[in-house]
Amino acid sequence: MAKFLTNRDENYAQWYNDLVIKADLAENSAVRGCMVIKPYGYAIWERIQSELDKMFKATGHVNAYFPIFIPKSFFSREAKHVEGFAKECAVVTHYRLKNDESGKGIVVDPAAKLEEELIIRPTSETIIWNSYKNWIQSYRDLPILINQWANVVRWEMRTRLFLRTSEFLWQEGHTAHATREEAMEETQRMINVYADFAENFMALPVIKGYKSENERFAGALDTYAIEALMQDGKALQAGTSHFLGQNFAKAFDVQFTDKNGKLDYVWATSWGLSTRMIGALIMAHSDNRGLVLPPKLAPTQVVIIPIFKNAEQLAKISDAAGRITDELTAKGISVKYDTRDNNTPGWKFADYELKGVPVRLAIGPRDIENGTVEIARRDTLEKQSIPADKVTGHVTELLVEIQKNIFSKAEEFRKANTFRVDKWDEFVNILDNQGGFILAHWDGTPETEEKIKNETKATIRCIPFDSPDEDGRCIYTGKPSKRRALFARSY
RNA sequence: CGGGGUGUAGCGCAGCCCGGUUAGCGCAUCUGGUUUGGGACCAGAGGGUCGCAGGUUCGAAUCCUGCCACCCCGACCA
Repeated sequence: MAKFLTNRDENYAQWYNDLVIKADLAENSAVRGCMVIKPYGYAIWERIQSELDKMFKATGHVNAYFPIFIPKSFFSREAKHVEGFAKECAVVTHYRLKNDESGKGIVVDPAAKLEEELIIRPTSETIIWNSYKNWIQSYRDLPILINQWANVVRWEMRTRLFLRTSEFLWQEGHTAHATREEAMEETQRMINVYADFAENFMALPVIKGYKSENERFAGALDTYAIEALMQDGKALQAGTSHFLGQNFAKAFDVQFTDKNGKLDYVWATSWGLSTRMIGALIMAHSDNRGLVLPPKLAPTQVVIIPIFKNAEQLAKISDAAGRITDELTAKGISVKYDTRDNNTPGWKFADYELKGVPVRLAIGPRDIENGTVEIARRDTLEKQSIPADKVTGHVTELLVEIQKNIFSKAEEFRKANTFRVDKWDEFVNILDNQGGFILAHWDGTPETEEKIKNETKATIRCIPFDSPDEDGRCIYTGKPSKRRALFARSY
C-alpha cells in the first residue's frame, strides 16, 4: 500500500493541491463535501470524458441536456426510486433574496416561496422520462439513445474526496426501447463499454457482474456493475448499467404503438460513470512518489526537461527539444517542454513524477554533444540514454508498454488479493487482515447478505457474469448454492 | 446524526495544558548574487483581523459557551 494514499504527508498535500481543493467559501457556507477541481485534475477528467464520449458515439448514442431542477412531484412517481434517493436530496424552496429589514445582510424573501419545491437532480431518470413522454408515440420513435454530461448532487451523510462528494460530475445515459430484449441488450452493451474503457484506458482490471437485490439501483429490475480492487484492499464500484424494465415508462405514462398497432409501455435503461474514476486512478495506480497515470489518459504524456547553465546551452537544447516535440506531436502524443528556470532539473523530475506523467525526457549539454536523450518511465522509474534520432520510435513503443505494464501490475495485484473461500472463519480472517476480493458461495437471500454485511462490513460487490456453475454451500448459512458471489469491503 | 480529532501566512506545522513583549518555524513568493545531470545555496524583503460569534479577564491564539468547516470511525451511498 503506497504511503502516499494514506498519509497526509508533504507529498500527499502537494498532490492534493495540484488536483483539487476543498470548497472554501464564505462564512456560514454549507457547501459541505464539494470540491473545486483544479486544472490538472480537470484535465484528467477531460481525457476520461473525451474517450468515453467517443465510445458512446461509436455505439450509436448522442448527447443532450436536461434541467438540473426536478419538480418534487416527478420524484415520487416511482416508489422505489423515491425511497432510494429521498434521504439525500438538496431542495430548492425559494427563488428570491431581499435586503434584511434591519439593514444587515440579505435574507430569503418569504414572499418568494415556490409553490412546488424543486429537487436538485441526484440523477435524471424522472425529468428525462417526463420529456420522453412527449417524444414517443410510435415504435418509429424508438430507440432513443441519449447521454448527458452533467453535475448531480447527493447530500451524503459522509463525503470522501473524489469517491463520494456532495456534488459530482458524471455522464448518465438514458435509453428507451420498444422491446425488453433490446433494452436488456443495451444494458449489457454499456457495461461492456465501461469495462472496455476501464481496462483499456484506465488500465484498471474490473469484474463485470450482476448486483444483488440489496445493491440494485433504486427503481431498476437489474443492475450490472464493474468492480475494481484498490491498493488498500477495498473494492470500488466503477460504473453501473441498469435495466429499468417498464418502471419509469409506467410512472410517466410513456406508451407507444408497436408494429401491430398495440399499445405498450416503453422499456428503459440508464447507465452512469462519474468523477469517482479520478479517485479510482489514484487509488489503483499511485506509488510513494505520487500518481501513475496510464498514458492513454495522461493529459501530458511526455515531458521534456532541459538541463542548462546559460542561454546558449538552452538555445541548443531547445533546437533538439523542438524537433522531438514536433515529431511526437505529429504522432498524436501530447508533449510539454518545461523551460522554467526557477526550478532545478531535480525539482522538475520529482514534480512530474508526483503528477504521474508517463515519460520524461531530459536533454543536457552532454546529450547535445553525444546526440543522445535521457528517457525515464514513470511506472518503473527506469532511466536510459538513447540516440536522439530514435526518440520518437522509442517513446511510441514505450507508451504502449507502460499502458500494458500498469494494467498487468494492477491485474497481478488483484489476482494476489482474490480468494476463493469456503469457511466462515477464513472469510472473516481475510477481511480483517488483508482485504481483497472474496469469491464465496451465498444462499441467494437478501437476509443472509444483510447479516454478512452487519457482521463483517463486507457486501456482495457483484455476482460475476463469468462465475461458473458450481455446487457449494453458503459461507454463512450452509444452505446449497450454485454459484459464487464476489464479496469485499467497499468504498 | 453518534464517537474521536483538527482549524494559526498560499501550503505544511509549532505555540494552547499553565492567559502577559511586536505570534513563530519550514516550504512557497519577491529582490540581488552564486548555482543547475535527482527536490540548490547565501543575504535581504513582503505576507496573519490565530475558523466565526459571544463571554470571562486589566489583558485571550491560549480559558468558557455556541456555531461553522474539514479529517478519521460508524449508519447511508456511485
